[in-house]
Amino acid sequence: MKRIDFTNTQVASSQTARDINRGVVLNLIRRRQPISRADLARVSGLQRSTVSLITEQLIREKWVVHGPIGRLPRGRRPTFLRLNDRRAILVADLRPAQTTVGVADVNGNFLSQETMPTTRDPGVTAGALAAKIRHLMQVYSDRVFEGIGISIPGRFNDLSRRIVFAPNLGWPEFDIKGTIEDATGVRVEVENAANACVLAEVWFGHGEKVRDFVVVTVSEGIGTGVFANGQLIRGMNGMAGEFGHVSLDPNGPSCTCGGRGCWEVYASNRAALRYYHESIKSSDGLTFQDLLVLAESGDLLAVKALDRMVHALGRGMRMLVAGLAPEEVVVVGELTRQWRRFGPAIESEVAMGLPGGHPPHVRPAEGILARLRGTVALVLQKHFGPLAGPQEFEEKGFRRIRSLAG
Amino acid sequence: MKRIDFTNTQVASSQTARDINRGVVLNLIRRRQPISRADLARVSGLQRSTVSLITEQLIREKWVVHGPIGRLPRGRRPTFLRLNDRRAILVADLRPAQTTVGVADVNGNFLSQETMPTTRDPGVTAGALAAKIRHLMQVYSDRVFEGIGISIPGRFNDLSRRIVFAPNLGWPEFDIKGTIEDATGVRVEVENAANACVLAEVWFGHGEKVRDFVVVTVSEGIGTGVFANGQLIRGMNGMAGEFGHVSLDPNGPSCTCGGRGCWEVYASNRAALRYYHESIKSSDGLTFQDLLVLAESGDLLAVKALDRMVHALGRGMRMLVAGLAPEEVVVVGELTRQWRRFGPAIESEVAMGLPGGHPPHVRPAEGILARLRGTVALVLQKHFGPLAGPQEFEEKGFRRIRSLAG
DNA sequence: GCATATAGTTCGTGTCGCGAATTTAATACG
DNA sequence: CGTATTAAATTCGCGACACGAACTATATGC
Repeated sequence: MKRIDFTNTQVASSQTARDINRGVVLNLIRRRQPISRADLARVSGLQRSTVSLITEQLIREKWVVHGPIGRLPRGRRPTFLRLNDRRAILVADLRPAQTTVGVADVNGNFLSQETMPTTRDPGVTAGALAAKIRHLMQVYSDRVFEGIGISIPGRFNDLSRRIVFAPNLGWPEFDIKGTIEDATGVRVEVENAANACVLAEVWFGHGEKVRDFVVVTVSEGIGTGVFANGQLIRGMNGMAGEFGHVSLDPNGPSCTCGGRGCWEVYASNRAALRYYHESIKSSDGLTFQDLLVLAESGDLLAVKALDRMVHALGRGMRMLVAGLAPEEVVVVGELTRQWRRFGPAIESEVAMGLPGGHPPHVRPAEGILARLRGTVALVLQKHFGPLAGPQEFEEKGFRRIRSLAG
Repeated sequence: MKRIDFTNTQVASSQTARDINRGVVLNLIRRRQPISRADLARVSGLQRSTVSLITEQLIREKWVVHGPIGRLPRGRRPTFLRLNDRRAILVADLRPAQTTVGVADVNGNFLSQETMPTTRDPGVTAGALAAKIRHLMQVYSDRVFEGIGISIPGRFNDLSRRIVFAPNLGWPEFDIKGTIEDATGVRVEVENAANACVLAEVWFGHGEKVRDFVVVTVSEGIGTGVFANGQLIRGMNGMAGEFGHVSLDPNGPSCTCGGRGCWEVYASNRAALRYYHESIKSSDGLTFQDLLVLAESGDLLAVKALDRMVHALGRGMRMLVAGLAPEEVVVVGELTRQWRRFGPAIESEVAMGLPGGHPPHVRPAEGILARLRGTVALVLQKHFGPLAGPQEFEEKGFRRIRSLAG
């Protein structure tokens, strides 16, 4: 692309400080809106003058708008600032059975959300998805669309621009990015579903306080997303996170990935159904939801099948916890609906025989929006800049943001 | 410590750009010394004027000194710059059997290196180590010591300042940092051996081109160090990297960590010796070195024992590779001495049934200096700043360093 | 009406990187 | 031997930026 041969080091220019501070202020507004310039200065540690200039720039760029006027016991009233929610993001969550399409604003609030079937043919599915997206762009033509975010149960190779590994979807390599971009004229970002959940947690969840956590998505398969040192770990070609296909038993049942005895063979929704089928003859057409209901209503075989699944889930998580020492393990999936039943079992299984240190907190992701919100964050990332998360303490030339709390 | 309640966000000040660029220039000098200011400007993309000011500052700070004058076919001759190697670092590598103590300059070249026995008593060992260090400071009193770096086969908790998890060392919790600091008056940095090897690779190895790799140290146990997104992953309380204690078989032999069937039970030097002992009765007092020699000389049982170990090593690496998608796996340990025998076997085992993508390159660490050099990097990190490694391409306000290669 | 308090803006100062001009120091050629 | 050429290194003026003090705007309460 560029003519000169770039190597890897980067240098800072005069504008670097502004870029950094613009990102800080924009994300503070996003997190704490509505918020006044004075509060932004207090909370960021920047001068009020600097905050004024930056917010002026953000308003010019139409990322931020003036909100209501505040009230104080004394003094001039603050004008609150908030994100401009006329800017919207189109999102899609591709799953083996169905695809969810939606429109969200920059705050991750959904204006619309609907589902369509996912077919075995990538072209057909992509065509239907593009049509749906074009329709949504018509309906919400008063909004400005920043991009389209798509989460997939597989891997997207940035270089070849193709879905390259999606065993549970059963698709061959396919250029979903190009297909949707050509059909809609809007930029598309594609990311693995577990990674999208990581972004959702960081952008709309507990904030940037936790520097190390992992997400485990449990559905047809097992997906993992790793957030370490305040960054999403993507690995070579974005392939990091396939802990679901680590073999726990080289002689175990074969997996959709071609291997044997993978973690997801023992701990996915499919695994629980398999356990149940093995224990009872007539159970065809049963879904995981049904199994949950059966367990709830006291079916001992269903409970036993789910217990086996949960046990395997915990065993695999112990691998992640031993190796990555996360502060939290966030679980995404249908089984979180009965967290009271599964949560403690998973947590104790994870803590068992853990080498040194404290076990992490295991908790369910909030709501079923995890995947969709992640794709919103995926698009916002390109405009807001990646959230670096908290940095080391010793670094020179940086100051910490002071808390408003007295 | 501080009075105000800091949150996590950081803002950039006027000096931030200088801090960043100072780090870039200092590391370029370190990597490419001797190098002229003109070349620094070319290679960094910074203006010559800027480079002059920064190098002037670095010379004032005594990190950099003038080297020889260069020769060119035409024009004014460049004055080369290089690191000031009067600044030295004291290093120690603590291992279950013996401790290595040394003195290195800022380039990672060793001026001195000697060994002493490690005892079961932390206090005794630390006392002997401190005495040795004080002696070395006497011998090299013409140098300025920047710090002491210590690598350990365990974990150092930054908060409690103690070694908290060192099953193969057999030590209880112990404050080695405070003990050595009090005895020498020099600042001590402690890090896990595998993590130290990661730092050694980044600082003195292949450079900052590889953003994702893992180090696997194979000796009494198995240690892992993870470098992802251009950063060393330390996890909560620096506990990340204990993949060696992931259980491959819940019913396997018990491990020094208290668990069962851990990876290191099957793939460490000790494991190979155990395999050999199981196959032959009279083999007491045999070391791993002996086993290597036996295999070399054609002892089939020794070969078989090592093959089992290598097979297990590869199986565990597949877990790391599937989960983290590194570009490289770097192996540290005695077995690298016969890499021709083991290398291909490990590499093919790792590549077997890997979910999607290309298998990583598996290679031995260069020399036995890996651990010691890592501790040098550990100390330098505090002065040079952590090497961030290559960043994303799209970031605004940054330019790439241009390569000199025409 | 005036003191007080708070929000937000303006302006002067210092730091920094940029880029052009200048100085320094070497070689080549007539 | 003098002059053109080439390249390293420095100097200097400029613009961007954060800082912080001063100032303006706007509210409350005595």
